[in-house]
Amino acid sequence: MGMGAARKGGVSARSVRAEGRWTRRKDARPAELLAAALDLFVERGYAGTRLDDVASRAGVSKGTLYLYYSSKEELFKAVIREGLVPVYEHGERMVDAHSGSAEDLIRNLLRAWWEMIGATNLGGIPKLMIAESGNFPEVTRFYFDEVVSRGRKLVARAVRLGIESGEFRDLPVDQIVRLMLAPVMLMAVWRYSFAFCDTTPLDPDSYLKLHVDVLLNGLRATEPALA
Amino acid sequence: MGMGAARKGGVSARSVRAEGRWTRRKDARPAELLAAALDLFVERGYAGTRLDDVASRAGVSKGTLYLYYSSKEELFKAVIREGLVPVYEHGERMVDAHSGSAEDLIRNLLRAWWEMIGATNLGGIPKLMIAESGNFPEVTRFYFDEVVSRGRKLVARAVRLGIESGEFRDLPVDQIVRLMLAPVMLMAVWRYSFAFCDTTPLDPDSYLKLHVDVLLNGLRATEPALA
DNA sequence: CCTACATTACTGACCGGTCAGTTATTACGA
DNA sequence: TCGTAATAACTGACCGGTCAGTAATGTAGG
Repeated sequence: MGMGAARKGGVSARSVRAEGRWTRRKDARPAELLAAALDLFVERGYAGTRLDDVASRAGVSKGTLYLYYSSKEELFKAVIREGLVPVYEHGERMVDAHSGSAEDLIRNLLRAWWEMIGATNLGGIPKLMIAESGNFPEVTRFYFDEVVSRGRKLVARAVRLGIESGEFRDLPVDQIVRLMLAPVMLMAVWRYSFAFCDTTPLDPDSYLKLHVDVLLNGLRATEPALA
Repeated sequence: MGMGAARKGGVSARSVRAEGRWTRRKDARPAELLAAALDLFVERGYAGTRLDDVASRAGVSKGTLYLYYSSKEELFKAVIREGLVPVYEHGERMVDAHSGSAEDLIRNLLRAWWEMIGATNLGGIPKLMIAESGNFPEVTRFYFDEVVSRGRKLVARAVRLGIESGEFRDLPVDQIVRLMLAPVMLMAVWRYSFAFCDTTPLDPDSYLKLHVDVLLNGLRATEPALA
């Protein structure tokens, strides 16, 4: 019913020219459904999200959803799979292409992560994975391998670059990497959990800048720039 | 039935001497139920946790659970309320009692947090609150005010001490506080989400030490100790 | 008119919450 | 000290709502 109204009201579910053939939006549906599912999963958690609502937000009925995803779990997996992996591929290209100081590379990487993930609704995925890790070990493992590990390796390369070039002190790389990612990651998680309580919300840009400044200052091999 | 077996099998529900009177464990039940609920909530999330399972883990039947908590939501609230607040009161006493360098105080605070919360099953509560924040705004607000804000104020006092004494550079305190807490907090969350994927798990003690070393080194007003 | 896409109506498992009944423990009179 | 009545603690079958998943039905393009 909300459904019918949506279809009647908008063009969103109408037929549309695509790939030189008239279709009934078959090609656009998966992305629309994933976007709707991401929003709701992040907001209400896996169990708290009704497929009726996902479908309705995407402008279709629940039955249609099942034409594209065979179960709620498959939908969930697709959200995770399609969400972040492409972004990390981009990050890897950044490191490959980089020439210059490790410091600059790290600044760019963290900033890019925030802009492409943290600041968008993709930032909800880490929260979602944390929340549901216990219920979907298999998806969690996929996420860990394809996203977490990958992200760590990426940053680890940058850190090692800095150590080898003498920019940074020789400290355990894997721990440094975690220290680098923790504040940024947690800031993203925060947006989807406690942010609405936080009466004095922080400015992501200045926070990010301070984080990198202090961290790199702490890592630097030579005497630090005084304030 | 699984129930009956449990009761027959163990002494857990048997009568016991307490406060000079024979009771049927009435006094011990709430704590047992909360412990069971915490474990399951953390592992499976709020919606994923069945009250039958909570009861059974505590060695009683579901009916009994309702003698102590009037609804699932009340049980959830109790888990949050009873869990962390006492620990933070202890932390406040630490700061009050402290005399010495801000650096030492901060080391002690973070270490104490890890030992009393992060390393125990109380460490699951942050994860739980993050996961369920969207579904329980009221509880989230309670948690934010009584735990998050309180913890921040605690650390903020220590940081301000260091700035005023000239130990640290004069940087925005609220952001420094977040930088201090993020890695520790995330480490706790990690334990209950991705830890089982992490083939090279990190040693909390050395990680904590490195975090404080690098951070304080980055904050220090004078030239840093070169590794 | 038939195929592909979509909707609506329906089913059944599951689980929070209830409550009539059972068992353990205490109180008390003889 | 021993019944026996009174009560507190606890049990587990049951009810009702919710929602993932399915089946029957509709409708527009070619």
